Amino acid sequence: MDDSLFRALADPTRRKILELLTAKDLTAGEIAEQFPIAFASVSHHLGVLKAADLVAAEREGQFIRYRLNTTVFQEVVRYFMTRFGGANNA
Amino acid sequence: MDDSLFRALADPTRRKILELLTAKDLTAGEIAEQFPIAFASVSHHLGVLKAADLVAAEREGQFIRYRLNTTVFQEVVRYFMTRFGGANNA
DNA sequence: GACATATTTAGATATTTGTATAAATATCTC
DNA sequence: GAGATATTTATACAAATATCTAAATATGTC
Repeated sequence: MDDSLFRALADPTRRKILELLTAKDLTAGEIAEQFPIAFASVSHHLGVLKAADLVAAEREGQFIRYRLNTTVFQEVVRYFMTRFGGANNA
Repeated sequence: MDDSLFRALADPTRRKILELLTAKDLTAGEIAEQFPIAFASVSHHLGVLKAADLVAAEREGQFIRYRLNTTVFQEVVRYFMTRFGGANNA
């Protein structure tokens, strides 16, 4: 299991970004608006998420649109279920 | 979802400790033996895992025995499945 | 090409974190 | 209670990280 994945998930801002992307794909600006920190800081977080392959980015004219990479989340769930038997939940 | 949980999972040594505890409960010393770092450093990691409620500790004479708290892992899996739809894996 | 908008990259700084050594605490045995 | 073993706590420090401002890059419009 890639170390960058868990490190990426360790930050609450990044987890919030992922939750936002659950609803729909968003541009970097739309994401940055949701946080009280500088756009450049959000851009940094997006870079971390992308490096961990948790999101994918695609340019759309001036904008860059981000979307969740759900495949990786399935890997995370599988990691926990196989190693720690988390499957037997109600 | 508690921030300390994901931060605790972000370190590879701590994830290895959790995997060791999957097989069976272990004392602090038995755990520390498995790593090339100082016992005190492993103790620190155990403290982080305990603070995140990922493990529980119980004194056994001179020793302190650690065990996985599987309940929390189920919460992690639930977190990912509900938010990111990771349930539909093969 | 000049200017505006969207986003990232670069450089700086303060905080957090992983590790080490040394000291402290707890239990056991004599 | 003195000494041995097991573990944690205290302190220090280097490395990683989250944030900022400013500069750079990319696209669109005129």
